[in-house]
Amino acid sequence: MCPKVTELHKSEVRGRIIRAAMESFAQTGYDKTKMDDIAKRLGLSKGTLYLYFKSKEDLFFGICEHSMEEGKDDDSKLFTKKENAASDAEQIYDNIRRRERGNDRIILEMVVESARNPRLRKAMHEYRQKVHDHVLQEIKKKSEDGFIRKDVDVNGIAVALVALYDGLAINRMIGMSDAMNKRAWVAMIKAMIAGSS
Amino acid sequence: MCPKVTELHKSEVRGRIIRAAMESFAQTGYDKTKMDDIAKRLGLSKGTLYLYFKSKEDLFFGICEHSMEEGKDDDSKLFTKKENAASDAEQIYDNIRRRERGNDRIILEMVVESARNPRLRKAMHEYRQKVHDHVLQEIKKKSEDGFIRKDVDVNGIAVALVALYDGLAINRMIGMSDAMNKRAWVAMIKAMIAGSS
Amino acid sequence: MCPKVTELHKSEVRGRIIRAAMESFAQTGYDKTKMDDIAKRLGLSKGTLYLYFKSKEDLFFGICEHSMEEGKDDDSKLFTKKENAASDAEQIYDNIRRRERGNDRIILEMVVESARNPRLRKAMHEYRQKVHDHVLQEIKKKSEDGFIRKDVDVNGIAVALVALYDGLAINRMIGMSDAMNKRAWVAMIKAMIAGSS
Amino acid sequence: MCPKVTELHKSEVRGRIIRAAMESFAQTGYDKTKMDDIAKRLGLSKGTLYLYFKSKEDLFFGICEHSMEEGKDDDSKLFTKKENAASDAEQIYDNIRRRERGNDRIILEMVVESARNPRLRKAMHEYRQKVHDHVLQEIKKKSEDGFIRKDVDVNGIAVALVALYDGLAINRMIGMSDAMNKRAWVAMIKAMIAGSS
DNA sequence: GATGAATGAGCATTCATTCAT
DNA sequence: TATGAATGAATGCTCATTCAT
Repeated sequence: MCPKVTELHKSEVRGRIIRAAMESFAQTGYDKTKMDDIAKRLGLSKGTLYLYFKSKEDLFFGICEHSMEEGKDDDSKLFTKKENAASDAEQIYDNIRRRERGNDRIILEMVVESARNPRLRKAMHEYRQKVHDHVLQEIKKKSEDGFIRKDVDVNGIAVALVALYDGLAINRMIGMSDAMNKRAWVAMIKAMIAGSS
Repeated sequence: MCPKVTELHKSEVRGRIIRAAMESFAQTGYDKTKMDDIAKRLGLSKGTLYLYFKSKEDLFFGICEHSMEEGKDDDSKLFTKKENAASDAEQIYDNIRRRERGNDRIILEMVVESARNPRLRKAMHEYRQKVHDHVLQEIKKKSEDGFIRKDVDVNGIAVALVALYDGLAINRMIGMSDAMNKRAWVAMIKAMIAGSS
Repeated sequence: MCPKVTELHKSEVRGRIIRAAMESFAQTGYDKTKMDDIAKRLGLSKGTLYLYFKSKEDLFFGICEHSMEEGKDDDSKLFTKKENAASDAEQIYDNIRRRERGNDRIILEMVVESARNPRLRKAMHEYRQKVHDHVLQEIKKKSEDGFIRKDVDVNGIAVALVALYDGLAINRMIGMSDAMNKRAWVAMIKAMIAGSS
Repeated sequence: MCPKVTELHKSEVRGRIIRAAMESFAQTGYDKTKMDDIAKRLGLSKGTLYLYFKSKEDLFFGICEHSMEEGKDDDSKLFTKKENAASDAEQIYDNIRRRERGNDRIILEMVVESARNPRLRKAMHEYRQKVHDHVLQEIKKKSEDGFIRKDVDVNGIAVALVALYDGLAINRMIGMSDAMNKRAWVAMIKAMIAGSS
């Protein structure tokens, strides 16, 4: 029991594998990605992956957990302080996009997979709830500031905003220009704020 | 040389295959669905599928085309005549849902696949465009009726509404109650209409 | 449902596979035999094996069942009519050997495997019982003829004879000359008969 | 450079490894036993095994040699002094069983393996010869004492007795009660002695 | 000596596709 | 047309073995 080394090493490698797998899955899709692809991307051997994840599916779940874990403690402000709703909206859209960059595809894979996998579905549902709560708080602040009318269903709006963003992600995937997406986002938020203030 | 033939027989069988494949893909996902599953669902042999579609991928495109074809000549009115924006919104949501019932999953598969397949992506993009146009016309009518303020970006709103619906479809897939989804939809539309009128 | 053909074809191929697998397993041992080896031996593709047996293990059980089934209705006379116990014994040994030719190894594999597999163990135990019964009948006949003393435990002798044969099979596997084996067999039987008559 | 060393330490560890490997092989079979299993059983690391044995096969041969070595200088008397052949026989059976306890399976593995491995086959053959010689001496003593008729082929009987014991080991492995085995053993020996005296 | 992370050849199994009937 | 037996390329996973520490 002389050598001591690596303890954190393991979780670091785990992380690297997760990142590489995300890239691969995002690029090629879960099913079409070979374990070998992921290994090569890392300059590792296939066998090594199995030291950290007991199966391809397990690796996928590792990614899911990781993604959700990461988002969990994200308390970034959605709305900035500016009065200008339009530029505010644009800013928000860009912020979220920056955070999600490259994950659209894999998130959709997760959604699709969750249709088949209760464990995953539950996890995603819970996470989604958290996101809704977060957005809700942000909206409420705005609401208190008088930007949003008191009779608006803020809970519904929170859910809708998240859904709207997801829907635009789909647009992006099928090749719609992001300019158009942003325009849709801004138009909707402006209309909503106008109607709510 | 037992079988009888017709000319239409072919296209009828084709249709049955497409429907069975949609069910299978929706249930199990594209990759995990075996050609055999589809064949069995139809009481046909695997080989027969290949008389109608030259590959699994081809069958998938058949489905895509079919789905889009079907939606193409759907000029159902989005907005009813009622003044009440809320119930109107609910109605719309229910209408769309009824039409799409069961296709959520396969549409997501299509989206995901389109990330990899330019041909599919182009087709979906074009179809999406049509949907946007359709929604746009509906909105414009409302706009002319004075329900929506003239300064609202109706193009953006049209795109946003479609995206919103898609995003809610995702919510459904991860187990969110449809009551909540509908509430989000209604809240958003109410806020929007209020702000726009 | 026009073509009708092959019905017995299947069970014939199954048989051919079992025979080829027996040879392979006997030659290389269960674990070291590749499904591909078996396939090639038959001029078939690997995939085909899986049309008839759902796994390598299943194929092994197929062999076990087959072997036992085959032996089941074997009511060959052990003892001939001759008075000469010695040549009789030799004859018997040769007869059994001829029937078992080449199966020694695979039977040992079955025995070894049965240590781990209750299902197999039970099947082999039952089959062994049958063999014992068969031998017992034969001995009883001899006994009635006055060749064996009445106070001998024929049940025990029956079991012992079978065991003796198995033990000699082991000798053969480790390279002992069959002449020596036969000599042992004859010596034992002669001593036994002498002592029992 | 933490560890201490001795000269005997090595051969002691070697011995521990051999014992652990025997247990593992007996339990799981040679092929299905992982080097890791053996290492864990010892609280050692996989790598350490390779300091003592250059391969899994080498370890197996180590076991074989060890087993044979151990048996080599076993000059335990087979026959006790008692006149009563029956209880004598029982005694012998029990003695051998006690010595072999737990090795049945691994010995069969050795036999099976020897079909493929000339080196092992030769070693086992030689060892078997030794056992035969040992048994032969014992029998001869009995023979001189007048228990066995002079015209009996004691060489053959010696080989047969060993084979009989092996065959009964097979019975045990497939779940036959040891009571039955012992009964067979006794019946045969009684018949033989009766016939020989 | 001892360790255990890394390796990669090896293999069972799957499944889209073909084709003789 | 329809069939379904046959195919074989593709791939997830295992595990004996090595080697830097």
